[in-house]
Amino acid sequence: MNTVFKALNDKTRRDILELLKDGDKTAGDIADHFQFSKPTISHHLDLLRQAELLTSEKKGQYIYYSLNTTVVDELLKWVLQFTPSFNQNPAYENK
Amino acid sequence: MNTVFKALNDKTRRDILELLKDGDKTAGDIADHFQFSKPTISHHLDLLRQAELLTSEKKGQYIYYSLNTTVVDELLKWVLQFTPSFNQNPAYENK
DNA sequence: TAAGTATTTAGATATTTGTCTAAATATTTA
DNA sequence: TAAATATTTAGACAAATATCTAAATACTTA
Repeated sequence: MNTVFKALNDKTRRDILELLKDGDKTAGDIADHFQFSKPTISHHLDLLRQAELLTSEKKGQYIYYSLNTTVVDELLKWVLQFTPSFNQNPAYENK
Repeated sequence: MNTVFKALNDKTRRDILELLKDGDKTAGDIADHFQFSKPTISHHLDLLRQAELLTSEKKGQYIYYSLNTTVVDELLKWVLQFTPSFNQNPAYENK
């Protein structure tokens, strides 16, 4: 969870995740949406990948980035523990 | 959302939130669960309060801290936008 | 009112972070 | 194979962060 929260603690990185909801994009396509240099965006992509919020795949000259929703599910569970309904619903029984 | 993610980007602060699931606690009670100095914990509590993840109430000599689940709901919505089911379910219709 | 307890504020410092430019790597195309 | 394109790596630097100790504030109790 540490790397996940670290990755999410930046507006640009959160915006990148939202961009990728619409479908996979290359590093360059992603960079074009922001005013930062390409190395800066590359660094953000790296942190998102470290947190496994993204996956990347090289196709020829390009690298395509995609959302990885597996970690999102873990995050969702983490957040749900704080919702009032969580402890009332036996489906979420906590050890 | 910025202050929320900032507040969550620290293990100690996330642990404080989990502590408070069991019920309200004073600043001192909270501090006793950690190895850090009281000023350090006080600072963490401040950041959590800035993010409105906690509320505080003074009672005599003590200050009681409580979870504030309102902001948790906003966070939950933010996370849900990335779950596959989100866009399929008309209940979560997005502007 | 003086001493004790609870908590925060202030100020210092080492570490982490976000950004940049320049250079390196890998692929495609002329 | 040389030039162009896509992306990352390396290294530098300013700003933000987490921590500490010392001091201040506020309340309670002897």
